[in-house]
Amino acid sequence: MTAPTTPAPATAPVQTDDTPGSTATGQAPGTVLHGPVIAWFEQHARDLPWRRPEAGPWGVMVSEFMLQQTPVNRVLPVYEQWLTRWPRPADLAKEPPGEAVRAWGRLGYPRRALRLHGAAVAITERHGGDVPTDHAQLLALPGIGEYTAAAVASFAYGQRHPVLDTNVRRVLARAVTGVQYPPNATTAAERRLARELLPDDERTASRWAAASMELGALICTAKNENCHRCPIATQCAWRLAGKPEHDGPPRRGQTYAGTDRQVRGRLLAVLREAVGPVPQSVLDRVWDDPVQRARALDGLVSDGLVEPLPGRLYRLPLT
DNA sequence: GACACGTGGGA
DNA sequence: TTCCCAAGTGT
Repeated sequence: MTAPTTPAPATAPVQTDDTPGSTATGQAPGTVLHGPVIAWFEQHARDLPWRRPEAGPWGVMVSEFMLQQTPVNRVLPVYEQWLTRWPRPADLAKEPPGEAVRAWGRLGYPRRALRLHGAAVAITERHGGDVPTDHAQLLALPGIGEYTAAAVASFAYGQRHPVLDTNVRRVLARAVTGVQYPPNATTAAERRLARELLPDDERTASRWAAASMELGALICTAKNENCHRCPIATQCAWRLAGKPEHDGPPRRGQTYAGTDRQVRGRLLAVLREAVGPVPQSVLDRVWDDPVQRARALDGLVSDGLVEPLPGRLYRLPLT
């Protein structure tokens, strides 16, 4: 395991004259959070494969793609299969994109598989087969946005970046801002806060990123938060305020049943299991409405997830 | 900024 | 059973 670096004890006095929601003016609002959270992380962090040294930058990157909107437990087995089969970006880049989609299995959002394959190709062609270390170069890769670029740079290379995922956003919303949930979409205020809270030291910053994320994943969860096990419960603005109920606009709920997404999922499931090209007549059985069915299939084709062949045949893309 | 985009487990 | 949600990105 990694050596438990003793975090510098936060001896700074408690914030005084700031209203719970106001952190704009403070010098280092929440510096006092780093120590306890990192110490808690050293003690309670899960032993996940992509956190082991042998995972390397490619392992970190693969895990970040898979973890986008997908729970850890479901990612675990697929991650192991991928890294065994494609231990380096160049190994994946050699494969047809459809193989990535097939190996993605039931993780969901299969476009991520396509983009990860595209990223592997780009890394092989433009970066000599090594996951780039530069944030801007990471951001330029398909499927990598602000979060993933920061996460890879921080977790794989120990760099100092604000890593603002849904877990960290929730932790900051509660501990610092004093509200139950962050806004639906990430705001400039949240980015500013995350940057202000970033420890100066690179090593501590990357540790803080992982630790605050883990706290949100294990303790400060969306439902049933476990304040009694939280290392910063005594400083949490939301808890100190009496844990007021979320008021703002309703939290976005995603519908699924009956949508094109569900149809796409069924179509792709058939194609993943198939060895060779699949006749349209077989695909037709997955959904009754022919209009929606055709629209979904067209969408998959235009997304590059499905390749149409002459004679009303379909398969996962070879190119 | 709002939407589309998969899937399955837990409460 | 229904609802909520899980390390986001691209358009």
